[in-house]
Amino acid sequence: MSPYHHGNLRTTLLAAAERSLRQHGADQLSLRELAREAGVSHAAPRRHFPDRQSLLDALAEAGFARLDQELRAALTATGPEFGSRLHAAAAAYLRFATEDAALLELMFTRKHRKEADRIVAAAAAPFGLLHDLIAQGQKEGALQPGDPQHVGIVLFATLQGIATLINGSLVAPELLDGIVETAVDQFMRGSRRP
Amino acid sequence: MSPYHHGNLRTTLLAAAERSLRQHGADQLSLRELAREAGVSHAAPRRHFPDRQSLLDALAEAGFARLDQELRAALTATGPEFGSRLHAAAAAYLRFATEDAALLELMFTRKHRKEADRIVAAAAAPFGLLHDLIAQGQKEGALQPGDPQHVGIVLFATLQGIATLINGSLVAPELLDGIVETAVDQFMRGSRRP
DNA sequence: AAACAATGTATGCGGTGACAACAATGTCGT
DNA sequence: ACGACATTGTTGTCACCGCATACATTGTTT
Repeated sequence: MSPYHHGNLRTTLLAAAERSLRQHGADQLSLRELAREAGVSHAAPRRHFPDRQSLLDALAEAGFARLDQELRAALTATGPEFGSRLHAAAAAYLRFATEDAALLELMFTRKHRKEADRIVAAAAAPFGLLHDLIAQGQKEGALQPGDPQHVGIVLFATLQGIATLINGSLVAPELLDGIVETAVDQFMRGSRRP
Repeated sequence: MSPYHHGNLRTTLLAAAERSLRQHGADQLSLRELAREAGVSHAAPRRHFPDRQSLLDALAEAGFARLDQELRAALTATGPEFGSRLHAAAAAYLRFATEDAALLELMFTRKHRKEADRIVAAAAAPFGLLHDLIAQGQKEGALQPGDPQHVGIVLFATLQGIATLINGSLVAPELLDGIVETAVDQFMRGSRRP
């Protein structure tokens, strides 16, 4: 017999929500539907997620954590050369972004008032990763020195923008690899030490 | 006496929707609320917009048209020098993007199945504008020659990504001007003819 | 064992999107 | 001038959802 308490309802709901998000998008995501899938009553999720938005916020927060994981995994599987590391990070970012388009949109869309701090904090992890990568490039002399803040933001923005254009069907997915290459090359040329 | 027919309900609804979008976001946009504001019954909008999504699609399409207008206006108010034209276009894009954050998100979010073609077609106008701008830069020798397709996409993506980061509160709005300058400078350095 | 928190259940309210049937208005060919 | 026809707006209805409230059950702490 299934116990009265679910045990780890929150985790189950988050996993089911992430799957539903990938399949049907954020608009179609329903707390009641998730409750039905988990085999609990439609009011059970209320303890973990007071309303729909808090579930979406939790998904966004977890999304940044997973993005950070995948970026780090891609970097540890790559050699020490700066150019290839940058390329690996960019490719990993866009793989994540195009496979979980709806999640990505959720991560970068405000609509957040209450949990905004937590999401921004979660975003700091992958952002800091790119920041460190740029610092490495500057240290090795591949990039011109200077405040890596603006440069890192521009790099991050370029990757995010490419993902948006692809996910929005404004550019054909077949062009993705070529565009990433162009972006990385152009970034390195534009930041190269004179 | 108010006439039975509203007269130009579609235009009225679109205008009210654009205002509501700016004030309360896309999620809060309600067909019934718009109908109430326009003084018509709750099902009247159905003739013009069969469902909620078609209204949002029409908003996105109109958004691209307005973006194109504002970009062209910014360019005609700028001298012939390539660098300043590029800077003006970037600034105009980000002004539009940050003032109408919710509209921008709508413009680049798929969720489109039926009206996707019209929206992509509407997006071609501002995109072609940047395309022409790059072609001008290549002709003048400021940029290295080559297929402006990838380069234009990367430029567009960078601007769009910066807007996403600002609108998502992931970077402080005060940094906007500096970031735009960094992005434009870096773009020109990265594309400069060797 | 008693007190308390955490979790799940049952019921109802208000709002929304979608739909069907009907009515008023404008258009156009004859 | 007139009547068929499409366009536009109205009324009424239905199902679904998110949310709030009140209550029951289980687990934990003291």
